[in-house]
Amino acid sequence: MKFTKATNYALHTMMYIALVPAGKVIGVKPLADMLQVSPTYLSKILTRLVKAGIIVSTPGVHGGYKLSKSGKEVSFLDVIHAVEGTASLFQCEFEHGEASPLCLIQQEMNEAEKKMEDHLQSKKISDFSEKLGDSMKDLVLREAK
Amino acid sequence: MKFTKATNYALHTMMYIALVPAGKVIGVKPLADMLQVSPTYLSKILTRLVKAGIIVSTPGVHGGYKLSKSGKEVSFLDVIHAVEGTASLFQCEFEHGEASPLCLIQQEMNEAEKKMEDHLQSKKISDFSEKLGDSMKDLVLREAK
DNA sequence: GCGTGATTACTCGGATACAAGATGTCCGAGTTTGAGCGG
DNA sequence: CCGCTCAAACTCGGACATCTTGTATCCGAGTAATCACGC
Repeated sequence: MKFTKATNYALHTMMYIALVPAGKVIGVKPLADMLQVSPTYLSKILTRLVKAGIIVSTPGVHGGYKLSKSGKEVSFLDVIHAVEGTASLFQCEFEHGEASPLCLIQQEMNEAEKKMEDHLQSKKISDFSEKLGDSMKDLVLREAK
Repeated sequence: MKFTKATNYALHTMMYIALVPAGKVIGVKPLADMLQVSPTYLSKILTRLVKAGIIVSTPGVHGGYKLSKSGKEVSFLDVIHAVEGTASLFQCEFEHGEASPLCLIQQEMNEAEKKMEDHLQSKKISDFSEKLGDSMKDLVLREAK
């Protein structure tokens, strides 16, 4: 796990997508406008979320993105893993082959990372999207089609 | 907090420095040899540990590094903070100025990061250096001066 | 034998080169909707 | 009024260009121990 700007874009975008009413979708452009971000780059990030099964995309003229059926209870960790992959934050590439096959430090870092992941796994996107201000919710409702 | 190769170098080096007997020091070259790492780069990392007060350096012909007096109970987190700084792993640079002054996502990421840091704070370097193999310990004892 | 200077073996810091990966842009392709146009 | 075609509005994917940052090297400076030399 690691954090880049893409992570930030993805999490914020997910907040908005979670507010899209059932049966409707929202396009990249309004999402990019709300976040003040390049639409082309954001679309690349959304593609990763699609492949992970978190959201679905409908092509065509009135196309856009919406939550997938199983995406209702998506956690922070799910989004992060979809965008950044599941590689370990810390990676020891030394050769301590003699006695200990795997690095003691690596083991400890993995445990620490797991503490963080457990916390992010317990936090759901939908819980937070509800806390958004009414102005944000109205904005999404206006743009959803 | 973040993890780079420098973190890895620092943690491994600290294991060895922790084994140096009282009154003696160990130079950059033997440390770099043991880790198969560039001595000049390693010295830059050690300089950061010196400034953080974790180790002390003695210049001159028989100079080198050793644990500082207060460095006996150094934790993993102390070393990481010294090397990488204390900046947050996740940094939201969006403007949600309207209603919420600080980002809800940022708050959650900070909490998650804190879980990890708490774990790393509780792990001490000295506890691990003792678990090293005897061959490693002998190596350090031979090189310490 | 003893002080004084030179040499050596180190750490320290800045400047700089190099590499990798994140960030962002461009363009072409596929897909669906809707409008226009001819029969 | 029907059906066909074409244009428009989207997502998708690959191939780039750019920019940031970690990684590594080089060189000069400072410092302390040791050695050499002359008195």
